[in-house]
Amino acid sequence: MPKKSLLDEMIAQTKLSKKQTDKQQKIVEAAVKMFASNGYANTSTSEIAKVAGVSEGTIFRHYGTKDNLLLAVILPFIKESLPSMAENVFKEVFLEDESFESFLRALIINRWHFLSDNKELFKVIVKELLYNENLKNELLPFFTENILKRLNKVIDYYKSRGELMDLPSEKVLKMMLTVIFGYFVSEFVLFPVASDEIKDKDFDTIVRFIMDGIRKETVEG
Amino acid sequence: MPKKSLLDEMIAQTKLSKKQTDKQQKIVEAAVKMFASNGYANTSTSEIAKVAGVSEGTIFRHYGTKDNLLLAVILPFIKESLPSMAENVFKEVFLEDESFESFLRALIINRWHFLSDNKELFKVIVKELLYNENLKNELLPFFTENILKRLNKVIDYYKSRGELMDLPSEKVLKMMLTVIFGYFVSEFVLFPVASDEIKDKDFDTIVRFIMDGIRKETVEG
Amino acid sequence: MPKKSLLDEMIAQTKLSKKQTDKQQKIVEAAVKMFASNGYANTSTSEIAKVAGVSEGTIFRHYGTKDNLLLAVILPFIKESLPSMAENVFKEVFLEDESFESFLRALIINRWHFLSDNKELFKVIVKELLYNENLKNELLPFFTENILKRLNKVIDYYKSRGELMDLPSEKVLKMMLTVIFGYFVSEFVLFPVASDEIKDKDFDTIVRFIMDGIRKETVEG
Amino acid sequence: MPKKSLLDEMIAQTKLSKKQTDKQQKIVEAAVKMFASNGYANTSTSEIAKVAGVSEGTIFRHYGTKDNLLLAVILPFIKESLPSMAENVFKEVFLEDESFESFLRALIINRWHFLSDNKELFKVIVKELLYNENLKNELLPFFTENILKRLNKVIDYYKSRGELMDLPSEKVLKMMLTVIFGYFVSEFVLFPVASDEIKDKDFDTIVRFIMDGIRKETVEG
DNA sequence: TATGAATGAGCCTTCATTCAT
DNA sequence: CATGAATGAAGGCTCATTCAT
Repeated sequence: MPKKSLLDEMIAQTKLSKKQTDKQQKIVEAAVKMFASNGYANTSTSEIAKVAGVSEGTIFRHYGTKDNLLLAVILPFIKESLPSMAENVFKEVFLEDESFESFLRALIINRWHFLSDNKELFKVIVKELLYNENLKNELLPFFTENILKRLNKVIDYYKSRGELMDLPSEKVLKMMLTVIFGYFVSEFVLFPVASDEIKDKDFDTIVRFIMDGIRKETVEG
Repeated sequence: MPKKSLLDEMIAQTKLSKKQTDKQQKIVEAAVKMFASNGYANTSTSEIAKVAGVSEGTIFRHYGTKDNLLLAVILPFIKESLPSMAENVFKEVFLEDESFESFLRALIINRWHFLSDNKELFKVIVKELLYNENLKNELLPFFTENILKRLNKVIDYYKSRGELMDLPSEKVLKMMLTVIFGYFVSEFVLFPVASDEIKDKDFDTIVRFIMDGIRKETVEG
Repeated sequence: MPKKSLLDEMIAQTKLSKKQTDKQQKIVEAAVKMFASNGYANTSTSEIAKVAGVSEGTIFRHYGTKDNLLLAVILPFIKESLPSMAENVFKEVFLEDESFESFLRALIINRWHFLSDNKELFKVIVKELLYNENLKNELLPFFTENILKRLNKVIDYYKSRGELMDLPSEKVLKMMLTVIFGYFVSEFVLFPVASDEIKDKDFDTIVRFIMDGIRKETVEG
Repeated sequence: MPKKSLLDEMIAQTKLSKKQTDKQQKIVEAAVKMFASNGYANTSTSEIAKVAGVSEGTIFRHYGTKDNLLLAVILPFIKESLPSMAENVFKEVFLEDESFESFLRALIINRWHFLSDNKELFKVIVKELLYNENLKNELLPFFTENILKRLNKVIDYYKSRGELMDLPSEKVLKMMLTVIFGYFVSEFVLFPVASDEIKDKDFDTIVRFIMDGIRKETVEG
């Protein structure tokens, strides 16, 4: 897909926080919005240029390829934010002396806010993850490396504390993530609502569901 | 999108099992495969024609529009199978004297087999559901009407029998479906595997997860 | 354009009044209407077939070519009707003992009725005469041969009787025909009106205009 | 038909004589020629591109639509030239102290030269006026507003001076225009000749015909 | 004879990309 | 750096025409 050199340069640039031009910022902003609402394939570079208030040439001067622009939109979000993010999240959220349930609730709320601040980007990533095999193959290992491993450890930890059931950690994790990710997709991609009200109840419901399922607790006599 | 007349005719044709030409079948087959693997937007009618061993004109003679071809691929699956399917599924799966857990397991296994027989189609639908707002708006009400309502009743029933916890049925349902649908998407769309081995263990895991969550059952003294 | 053989056969058929099939009649009817309102180039054979209630194949079985169908629509009207028509018209209209003015009025009224009965066909011919160089080159000589020559003689006759001014007959004729033809085109092609009321007044106006122009007759003292 | 914005821009561009690119000029030139000789419907954009020595994409970058290209060819001619033209023509041609006959002769000669300079364009307009209902409906009101009204006043004026006969002015005008327009169509569209020799005789003939018709002036004794 | 499925060339149009300015 | 005119490959679609039944 992308010419490695340009892409690397792009990433390097983001890494070093080299100042993105005003124009570059506008381009990326426009691209995010339009990719999110119409999908990558249905968004033309000329439209992006128009919305960004920039000439089409400028887009290609900076990103070389439409494909590259997509990566420029997604990768910094993933490759940059994800690792350091993971770090921070676990600092904020994983407190050894708390229960797994607390951890779970904190994690969900934390990520919910993060995605709520990055709705559009999340849409783009979800859509293209399904649509674009290349992207999938590029992103998933990254995700596994940075997130899954860490979460696995957490689960192991709580299992060792006897809070979680005895299934293999990956299975526990998979179930858990299916619910959380499914919830986010439904919330931000499939059935987004304008309002920004925080839905405490939903968080409780999810946490409770993950922890205890839907069976009525039988009152033991 | 589609000219109603042609589309209706297409559906009518499917309904009555009027003989689809040999060529029509090949076209739809090719389309399903290619839409599934590359996505609708990245599949050209000329490629479909080539793969189907048919002239491009033939595609348009039968379906009028590429859009229509997509619908011709998806809608019969949805609009035709779904209602009668729902009927049958519930007959096979919902036995009043069984527990909810049994019902749930039966449902999951039943649908797993169905999707396993229609992997490609399922891929297409999931991908386009995210990518194509029109399609989403056309399919979702249908799904709600035929499936959700019915499931809601089932849940109400088991709630009245005291097997399920006291959350509003829609919330119970939403959680449940998130897991099941998430599992299917992961299984057939995101991380498909060639092998067709039935995964009993997974079914058990899911059922158990939905019913009881991941918390270690504390042994009550 | 047309394969001579088929075309000749068509004409021969018309000539001999060999029975046109029911279907053929419907095809030609539909074609005339649609060529008239949308033009030849904007009318597809499939539309004609649909309107005629006939399969597309049938059109080509009979006419071989869309081009041929156009000719089948126009030529019989021209090549058949025109000569015999001319004959009759002049019999009806040209009475040696009448004035040129009477002849002129009779001619205009006669042709007006004829075209009024064949509006659609006239539209087709006028439109395609401009649009289709081949057709023009085929039809004009025919017209010259059958109509112009005869009219020229009539004008010569009346000139010899001192009723018409001394310009070369062709010029007189050209002026005269420009008005008449222009009137018919405006009446039937450019600004057709639904109503079929005969417009006596217009006929008078035209005749008067052709004969005497628009200058106020100065009363000679 | 056209996206208003692009079209307006095109017209604005013409209005301000903003520099049409070299390529644009070539495109329009080629289009005029080919539309004139083959008609709009029989001219493909790829042929135009070839003749203009331009890529097909360039045509659509500038005109967006084949339809628009037609309008870009015709409308500036009509909407721009016509009003200011009308103004100038009447200044040059209508001198109050001259006779109607002088006015008529001057008008015909003036317009003849104009059309002689714009033969191809005139062909295109006449052909498409018959073929394209939309265009007709767009152009005619314009013509009425700018030309007919003015001519009507002129005729009223000369009628009041007793030079013209007492028919309603519109009828006088209609007759007159039928002859003039018919003459131009015959001259430039139906039977164009290569030579550019000015045909004084014809002008005289027409003027004389319009003024006095074809009847031999009877010498009153 | 009539049908209508099939064809494939050609049409208009879009769009990512290049490059001279 | 930015521009925007130019490109041309590719796309969806139309349509006259053919041919097996």
